[in-house]
Amino acid sequence: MLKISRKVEYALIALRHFHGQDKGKLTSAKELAQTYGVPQELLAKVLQRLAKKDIIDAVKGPRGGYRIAIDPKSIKMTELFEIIEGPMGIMDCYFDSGCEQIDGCTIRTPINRINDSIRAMFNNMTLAEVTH
Amino acid sequence: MLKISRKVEYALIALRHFHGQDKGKLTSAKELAQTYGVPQELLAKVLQRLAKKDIIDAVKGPRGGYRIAIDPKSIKMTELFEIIEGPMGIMDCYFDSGCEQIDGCTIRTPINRINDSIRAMFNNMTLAEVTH
DNA sequence: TTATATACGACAAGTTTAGTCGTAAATTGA
DNA sequence: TCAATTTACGACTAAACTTGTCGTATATAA
Repeated sequence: MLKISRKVEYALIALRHFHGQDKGKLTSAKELAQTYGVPQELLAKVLQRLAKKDIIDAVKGPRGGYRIAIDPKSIKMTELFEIIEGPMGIMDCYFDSGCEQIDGCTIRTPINRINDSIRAMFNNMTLAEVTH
Repeated sequence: MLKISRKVEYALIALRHFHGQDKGKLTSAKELAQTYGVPQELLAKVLQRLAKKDIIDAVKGPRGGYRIAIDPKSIKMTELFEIIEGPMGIMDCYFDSGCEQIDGCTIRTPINRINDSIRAMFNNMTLAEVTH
């Protein structure tokens, strides 16, 4: 509960790597996976998503790899999370069918309040602050 | 990811119910489950945990049930979460074996930073604020 | 033209969460 | 006293989600 996923972890590992690196230098998924001891295929998928959203550049072919494409200050953590995990939030309400309360869901307000707080927090936090 | 569990949801439903209620009045798990359309057994378990930690009083026997035992202002959301879910945090690091990074885990700091932020937030939030 | 790298979808394994069931103990009221 | 009701609690099953793997296609450097 309230945990960050491995995918996000792997993304942060990679993004932090790029941060302490010559800005233009390419690093392959394989190299990253070996360096940090994480599963290559899954890391690759995360990198692919980041590349698709132009957070990082992808270069194909031998001597290819990835490099950061943006200023870490310019991306909010909410954006990063949602690139990797899809829409974030606790509002199962809208999708779930188990919602047959007599008095119009007394709990939605509190849940949304918590949700909004989490969102607000990560909305005010940039990648730069996290990977410093 | 970063989602609140059903158990916590059910706890909030119950606690909110008690809030809009004569302070001494007892409500049974069955009654709560029927009123709000949630699974009775699971709700009961959550209530039992809350009772064990003296957040609510439990009264056995027919006409028994639960009632709130504390001032909602006096309990932090972190405490509530941990009563229901056990220790919260993202520090799988210590337990996981998959952590064989060459350069001493560059990611623990960022992850802990996020973790601490979440904790700090719920540490500054009381039950009263959530169930208003 | 071969080796290396990204791209991507499908699948399998693993873990966690949600929900159920059975049984025991306390208590009320007839 | 006894039956009905309610909390207490552990064991178990089912469902959902996360994590990890595999196969294949495409691009490209040497």
